[in-house]
Amino acid sequence: MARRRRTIGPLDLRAQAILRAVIEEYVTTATPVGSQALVDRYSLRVSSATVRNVLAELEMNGLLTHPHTSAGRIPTDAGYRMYVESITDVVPLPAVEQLMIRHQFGQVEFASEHWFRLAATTLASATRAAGLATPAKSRDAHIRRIDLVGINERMASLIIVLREGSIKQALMTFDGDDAIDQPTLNKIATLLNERLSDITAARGATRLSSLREDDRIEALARRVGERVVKIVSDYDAAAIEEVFSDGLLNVLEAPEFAQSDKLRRVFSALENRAYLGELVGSVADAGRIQIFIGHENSSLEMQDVSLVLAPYGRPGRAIGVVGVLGPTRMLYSQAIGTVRFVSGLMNELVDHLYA
Amino acid sequence: MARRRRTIGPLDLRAQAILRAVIEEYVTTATPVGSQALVDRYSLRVSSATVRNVLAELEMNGLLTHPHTSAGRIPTDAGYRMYVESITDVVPLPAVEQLMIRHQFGQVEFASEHWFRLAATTLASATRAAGLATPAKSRDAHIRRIDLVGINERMASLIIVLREGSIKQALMTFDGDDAIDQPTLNKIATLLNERLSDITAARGATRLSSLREDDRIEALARRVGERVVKIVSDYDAAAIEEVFSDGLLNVLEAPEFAQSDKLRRVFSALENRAYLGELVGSVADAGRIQIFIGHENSSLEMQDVSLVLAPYGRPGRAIGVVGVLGPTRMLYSQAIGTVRFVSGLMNELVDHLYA
DNA sequence: GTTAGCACTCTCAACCTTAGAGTGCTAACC
DNA sequence: GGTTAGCACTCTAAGGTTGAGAGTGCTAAC
Repeated sequence: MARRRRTIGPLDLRAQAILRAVIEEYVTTATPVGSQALVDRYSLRVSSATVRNVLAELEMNGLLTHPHTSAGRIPTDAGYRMYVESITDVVPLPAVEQLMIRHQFGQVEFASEHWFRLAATTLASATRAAGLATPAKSRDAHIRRIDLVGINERMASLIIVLREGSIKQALMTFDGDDAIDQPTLNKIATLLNERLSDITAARGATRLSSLREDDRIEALARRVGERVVKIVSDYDAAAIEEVFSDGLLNVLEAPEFAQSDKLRRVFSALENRAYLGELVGSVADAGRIQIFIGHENSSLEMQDVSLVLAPYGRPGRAIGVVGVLGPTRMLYSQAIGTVRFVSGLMNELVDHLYA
Repeated sequence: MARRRRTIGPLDLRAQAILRAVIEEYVTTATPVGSQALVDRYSLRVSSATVRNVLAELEMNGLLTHPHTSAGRIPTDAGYRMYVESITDVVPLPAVEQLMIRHQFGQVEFASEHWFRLAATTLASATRAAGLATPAKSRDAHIRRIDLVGINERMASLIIVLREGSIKQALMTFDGDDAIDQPTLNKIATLLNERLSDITAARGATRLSSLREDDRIEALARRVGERVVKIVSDYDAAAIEEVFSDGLLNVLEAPEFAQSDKLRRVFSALENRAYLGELVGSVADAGRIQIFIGHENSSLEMQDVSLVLAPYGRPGRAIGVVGVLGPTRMLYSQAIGTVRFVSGLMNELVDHLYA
């Protein structure tokens, strides 16, 4: 079978160049690439027959396939993988685009809440794929401040500010015989802030034990404190809170999703928050840009799409993820460059907060 | 042309019954309905020929159409409209489902933040269409409490609690020569709470003028206060903050969206937050359940779908909207029943807050 | 007013057919 | 040895044809 093939190992330079050419051609045209088209459009300095031999070789190595006998070649996921690995010189985002993006971030309300959404939107429009982003989240959240705002005699809004800047909110009800008023709530909040400020949920739990049960305020503070600890540790336990996405239509418009069943599959992939959360978590752990191509995804609906994800934030403190999701036929080099840039920008912003 | 037609005005009972039958048959089968099928499946006590005459009459009135000569009838948007208007006895949600939904609402963390999301999810699974919901939002928000939490010497997190319970957050930077610490921030917050508590943004603006510029704390408070007023009035100005949706896949799975271009159109309809926000606003104004069928929507992408929307909340205070979005071929009576129930449930929950 | 009967129309799926694209192989060439 | 021209071969995609089936509208009889 292994006709004329030299080695099974690393490809020679010409084969690599042809693989690149096939991928770059296919990425832009979305149609199988024939030997003649390669010779015409890329200065390969050999004839189409030679190219055909190389293509056959690449196919035998599992880097390309045939949709059918008389069609051109299309890259396999393994082909894309090899291509991506070979990109040593990532194309940085053009300076003009860099400026535009910086400008957009300057426009937005200076609140970390908005940044990650903007990151997703920006990535979507810059790469013409779907942009993804999660808010920065710390592994062991520190409670920064606790606040109680009365609603009526039986209810209050409990507000917890975490060190990383995010806010948790819950409703507390005070049933039974003790109606509460704002002064009482203030006393409770003061007690709790003394005990829980700038510590983690785990340590907070032990600190609450010093509150006496026979004093009304302290007993109430204990109840509220326990709720606080529960909310914060629940938040800690959640791997990723929320994956915000934008520009899904960009992906759905790709011609490979012309059949509606494929389209639906991609759509459910985009909706598959559980798997996305999982990936995002693993990227946060890895601490560097990661690429998941087609079948490399364990999730079934994801097998037609690729993801380029990068973490941002401060390792010890709070980490989030930004990235793009597109068809496997994706402009990887551009996507990588853009994701790199945006994650770098987000790093700057977070650094600013912790400066 | 007007062969055999008795009146152009209201339909006689038989015609109404046949219109109902066509709609109910078409809603379940999604295929054009022929005269024979109607006779077979509905006890019409007349022959298919008679039914054909009535169908022709209904078509002349613009309530039904023909996809082509030899196909059965399908309802027009006007047909659906007449059908919907004729539903006087809305099917209430079955008691079992009512219980299940109440149970779900009991399970969720007691925070208004979660309710509207749950409402959308619940509506989606109960109607097998897309569920929509917005958080309750007041027209002229009252500031309830202002809080400043220091991040570093130059930055603080500004937290505004509104009377309706929602929270706005922003980052404040203190540039120039004045570094700030938490005691300073507390003083500023106290000053602002004295002046801005329980009033609207508009009135808040005037209250700030009494702050002196020559006192450092008061000058800072003024800056922060102005920011507060801006944030709250921006929030006021926004018609609807956020439309949460769930179960979009339910809609995309409908057979009428088998062609991928239609599917895409529906998808962009679902993403068309601007138009959704507009509708939601008009429902909030109308104060009662409203139905938008196909072409009744001015938005182009929406012409294949229908919406059933109902407001919830307290007219003077805070209003939100819940509802469903599905294909025009939708189980209207069931949808109306379910939306009614859920909006009623949300009313109960909001009432509880203001009790 | 209702109905049986029937000619008519249109779609949908299945089946051909053909043009074109691109291959793999062979034999000649450098 | 690698490279190339040439050519038979294969497969798809698009267009055209056909026949079955569904459902209609009309007419004439009840």
